[in-house]
Amino acid sequence: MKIATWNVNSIKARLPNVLEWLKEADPDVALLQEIKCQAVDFPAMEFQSMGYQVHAVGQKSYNGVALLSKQPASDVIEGLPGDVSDEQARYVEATVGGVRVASIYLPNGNPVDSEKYPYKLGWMKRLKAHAALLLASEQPVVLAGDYNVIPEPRDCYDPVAWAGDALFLPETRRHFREIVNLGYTDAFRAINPQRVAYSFWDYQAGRWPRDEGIRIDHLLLSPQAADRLRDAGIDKHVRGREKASDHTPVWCVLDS
DNA sequence: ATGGTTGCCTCGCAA
Repeated sequence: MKIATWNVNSIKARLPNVLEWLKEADPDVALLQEIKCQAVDFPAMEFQSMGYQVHAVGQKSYNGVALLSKQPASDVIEGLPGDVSDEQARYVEATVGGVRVASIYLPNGNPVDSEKYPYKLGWMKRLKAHAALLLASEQPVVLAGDYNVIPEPRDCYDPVAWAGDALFLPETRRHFREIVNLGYTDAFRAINPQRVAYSFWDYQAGRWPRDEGIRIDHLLLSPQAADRLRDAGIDKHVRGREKASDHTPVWCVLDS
């Protein structure tokens, strides 16, 4: 079972790119972030005609996540549990083929001296609590998405320049580690222990042509999923296409 | 270089 995650930065602006990538990558489950539209405006038919079921959780202009699956998705949860007052569309979770999968768009958190950073840390605390609950179920779980977290210095082209950024602050990394240390496995890092690789390159300042990126899109696997981990990778070439998203797809393959 | 780019749908905000 191939499970992929991709922050598409607007599904409407990215539709041709996403369809082309789906055809070549052929994931069983595709977890999308930043669809930037309401669920009712999500172009579900294009994906259904390719054989995917669609579950979109959206809002106007910002955020929004989607879960595409070839097999039926059951027990769908819309929104991260733990705060009913949180109206931002950043989380959808379902069971597909016996695997509990989630599409996560974790808050960016910049600027750090605004209310956005405590919102990010609070969101991470809620994610940790929910991730612990999922572990207790002892089922295969894949929590995938744009975490907006650079786990380690080697996941960044210039750690010094990013030292004060919400994606790399020690407090951010500590919250991410706490989730991993519950018992989750970073799929890409497990398969590629030494490799320097990125999943995001800023549109600005020639970051892509200079390969100055950061690795912030992750698939975290519960032990029951990690036992079945066969392969993982990053589809870097997708970032080089016309009208590319600033993120590129990240994926893993679980043994069936 | 307090720069640079993209997408929302407005002329600023978010990333």
